[in-house]
Amino acid sequence: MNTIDLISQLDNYHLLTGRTPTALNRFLSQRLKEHGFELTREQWSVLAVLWNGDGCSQQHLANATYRDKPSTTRLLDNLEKEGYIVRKGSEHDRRTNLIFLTGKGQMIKEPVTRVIYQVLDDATKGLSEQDIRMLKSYFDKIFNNIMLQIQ
Amino acid sequence: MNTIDLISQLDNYHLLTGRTPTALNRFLSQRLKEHGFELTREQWSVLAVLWNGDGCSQQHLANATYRDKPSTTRLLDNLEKEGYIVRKGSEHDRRTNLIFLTGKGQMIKEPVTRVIYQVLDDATKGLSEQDIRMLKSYFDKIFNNIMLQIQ
DNA sequence: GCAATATAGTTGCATAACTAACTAAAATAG
DNA sequence: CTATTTTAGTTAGTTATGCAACTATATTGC
Repeated sequence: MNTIDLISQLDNYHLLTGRTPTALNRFLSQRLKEHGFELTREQWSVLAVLWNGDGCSQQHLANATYRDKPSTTRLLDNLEKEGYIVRKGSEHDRRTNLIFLTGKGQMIKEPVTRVIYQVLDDATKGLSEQDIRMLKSYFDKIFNNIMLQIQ
Repeated sequence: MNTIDLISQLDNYHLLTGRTPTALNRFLSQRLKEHGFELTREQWSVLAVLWNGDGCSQQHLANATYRDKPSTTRLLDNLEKEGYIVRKGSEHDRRTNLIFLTGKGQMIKEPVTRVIYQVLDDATKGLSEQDIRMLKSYFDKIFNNIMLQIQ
């Protein structure tokens, strides 16, 4: 089998197209919806950072959630419109918005996090803790390889 | 550490948000662009199936690329507009479009596939073949778990 | 102190995803 | 053989992504 045909091996193809992460995304979105949260997976990913400590800048959130600034701006637009967060201009740097959770944003932390944790649990059923550590270490290796390649 | 706080462990968070697959997507898109292909990663994923054998239906492509029908319709709209594929109505079933590669669509198979293969190679540098088999088996396990959960 | 540069955030444009609702044609069930 | 159901594909609306260009403010370097 030559190099070209190797790609059509189904598992390499799925690795590259990210079928499993896509499935995990859909599963996560579906579970959030089933539990009555009007919240996208992407919005959750921002809230999860804020639940660890709010009052940070948009740039910080962009870095922490591995997004670019425009995507972060618009996610925050929607989160603000839905009443989960508020933007407050920094007094020290007038370019900066500091992002704070509202009561509504704080209130859903526990129930949403329970759903998220259940998703992770259901998705990794049959994998041992050692398996999951290995999976994460493969991810870390790949992520670092890519970071070295991108500029 | 209680259940709730476990999510904020960074590696669980990254596992759920799919940071590594996202990085791989960007890396793949960037490489395609660097090599002068006016082709998105998603368009490649459709062409890769067609390169394995064209003349299939849109529904088949949707299944093979793990997409829903509307997404597939629009990807094919763009691929057709760019001249990589053509739709031909089936003679046996007038509901069905059969999708064929154009000369342009066939021509880029080899150079694009080389780029794709190099991406996979660069991304998995430092992982042994056994590591990659393990990674795929974890993915399969997770994918199957999710398929059991969805509906 | 001022010009050049860097940083924070926004806006515009194109692509893509998912859901729901729709049209048309085929299959099936009585 | 007609009515119902299923299947193939499209359209519309919302959310999100990535890139490039932009504004406003801070930082720096002479």
